[in-house]
Amino acid sequence: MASSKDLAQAAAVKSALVRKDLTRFGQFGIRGMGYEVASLTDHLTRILGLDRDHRVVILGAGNLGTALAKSRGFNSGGFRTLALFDTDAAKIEARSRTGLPTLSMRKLSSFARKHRVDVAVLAVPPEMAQQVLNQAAAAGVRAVLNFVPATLRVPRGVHLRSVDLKVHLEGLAFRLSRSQAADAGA
Amino acid sequence: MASSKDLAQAAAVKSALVRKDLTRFGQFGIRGMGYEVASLTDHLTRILGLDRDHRVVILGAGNLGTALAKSRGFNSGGFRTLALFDTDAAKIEARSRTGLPTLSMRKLSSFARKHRVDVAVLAVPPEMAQQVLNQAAAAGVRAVLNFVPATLRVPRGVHLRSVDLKVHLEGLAFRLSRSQAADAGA
DNA sequence: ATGTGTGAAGTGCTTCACAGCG
DNA sequence: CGCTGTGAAGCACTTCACACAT
Repeated sequence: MASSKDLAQAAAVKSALVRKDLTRFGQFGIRGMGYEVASLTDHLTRILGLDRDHRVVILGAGNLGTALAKSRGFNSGGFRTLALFDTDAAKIEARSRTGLPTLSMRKLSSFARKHRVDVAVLAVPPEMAQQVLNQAAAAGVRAVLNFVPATLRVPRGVHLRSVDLKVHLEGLAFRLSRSQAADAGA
Repeated sequence: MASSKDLAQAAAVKSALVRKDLTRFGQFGIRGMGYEVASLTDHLTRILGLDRDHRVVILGAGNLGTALAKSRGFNSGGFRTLALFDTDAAKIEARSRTGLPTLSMRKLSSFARKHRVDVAVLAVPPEMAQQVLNQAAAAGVRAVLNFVPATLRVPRGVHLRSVDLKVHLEGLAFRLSRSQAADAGA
């Protein structure tokens, strides 16, 4: 049993927000008491679609792709990374320290269909990104997490989510320059 | 000379937003004409604090750290990555394919002070994150871009920005489950 | 009493729509 | 006339404050 205040503290947000967010999907709490953790997590995993395991492939077996393949987030809580794909012959079939196979990009389509892959992670060089994205879409992948800094035409029916690391750096630079200006003024 | 419409198209946003965003910092346009690209980029780089070069170090020379060190975003447009740091002796002084030196984490403090490092990128294992963050702060680093999925106590005077890759995956899973539900309903 | 659920207010960002400068 | 700059409206999210269920 946990109160919204407890949950808020754990997530570093305000308690009212926790309650608002939760009631968006139903009423899970007991007034005067709080939330029963077991049933709450159960509901939430279902709502987030994390009850059905998502099968992930990583496109591009460079450092970034390899890092993601190893990372805990991509192999827990409803996500399972099945394989990496690359065009570089040297990397293929190497079965790197990740324990996952690295396959030829040409096998992507058949592999994705066979294993019902949901999610692809784009971590290829920018000039290949559009082509690889199209391949993934054609192979029936419905969601793509993109790390490539390029403007992509999103194939119909695909959910694309882009993470631009440079944007975050620039955000920091902006805050830095402002705080330095404040220092000078003070 | 470029109109807000041109700029909007290039950035894949609406033209009104471009104008609003720009006027936040001053009036750079000429009515009836548009924006002069040269003076605009000049103003913007200054505003974003990208005119003064930011010196970056990457803490953790694993796959993620190496990937970031190689990436274009961390070595252009006002950012220059100077070195990687790690505690693993095997990685130190290896001067990997990035062309950058990998130094012992113990040298972080002196290095950061000597080279006036602005920004540190946290890419170490979760259990080391807090300690390394503290070290960076003590060494005078003012901004940290964190890739570690851990709750961190932010040292005073430090700008911390966290990128949680799992959040993005979960966002996709949520959208997937919703679009599948919509399919079933249609 | 305690802590949820929620209307109402607040905040920040996006879009609209148009006055007015060049 | 064309396109900027901007007040006003729209929208999504967050916070407040409190009625009310247990």
